[in-house]
Amino acid sequence: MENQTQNAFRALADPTRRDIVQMLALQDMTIAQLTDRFNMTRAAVKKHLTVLSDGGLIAVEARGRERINRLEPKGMAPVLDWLSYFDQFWDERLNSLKEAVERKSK
Amino acid sequence: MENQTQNAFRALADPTRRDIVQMLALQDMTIAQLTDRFNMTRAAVKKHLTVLSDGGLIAVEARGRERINRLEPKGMAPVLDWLSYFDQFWDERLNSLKEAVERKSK
DNA sequence: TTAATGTGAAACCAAATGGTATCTCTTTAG
DNA sequence: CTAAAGAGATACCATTTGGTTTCACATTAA
Repeated sequence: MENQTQNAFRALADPTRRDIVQMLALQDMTIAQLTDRFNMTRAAVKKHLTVLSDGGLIAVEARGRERINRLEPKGMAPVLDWLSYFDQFWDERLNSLKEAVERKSK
Repeated sequence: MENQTQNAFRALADPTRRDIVQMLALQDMTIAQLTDRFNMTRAAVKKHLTVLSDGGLIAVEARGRERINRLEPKGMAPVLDWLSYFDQFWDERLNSLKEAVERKSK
């Protein structure tokens, strides 16, 4: 999807999508399971998942008729990269943070 | 503007606004100075600055007929807070980062 | 095999978003 | 004083966004 920084920031701009990210941080979930936790239709949740996927923040694994959505930690890297570029005064600490993300995602 | 986390994430979701943040990280600027660097009208830049202000990421200081826009580092705190809540595995490093922000903004 | 379950996709809608042009107001320069 | 410079505000516009309803398709259960 080309511009990962933009897609990642855009994915995080919506509160529902940030909630989804937090839920998926606790456990992998199907669309139906996520929909149970929101006051909106499955189609709406699906759209949010597509945006999150474009942002590289989640990955989908097919299991029979189910699709397991799981968090993709390395998708956060462009966001952290941008934060680090934007300002030098917290940079060593942010570099450590980026290393942690890289370790986790391999 | 109530929900700082949402306002900050929303402010960062637009590429022009992220560019503005980067420019203001280098030096304080007026709207006219910022407008010189973009291919859009002053009114459009002004709208972006309003969104950034709502997100707590910039502050405006009146100087005569000019308005000096400057970066407000502590506005990034809700973003970093959210990132740290969302996932534990990089948490000590993120906490260090948050402390750095707090030091810088006082 | 048939029915139920899980998902995807398309058409549609209201509201938000990012931009413009235009007018006004305040402050500074001549 | 008058004109120019810097900025704010409003009305307007096209596109995007976040949601819905509806239909189709694949997989599993009875």
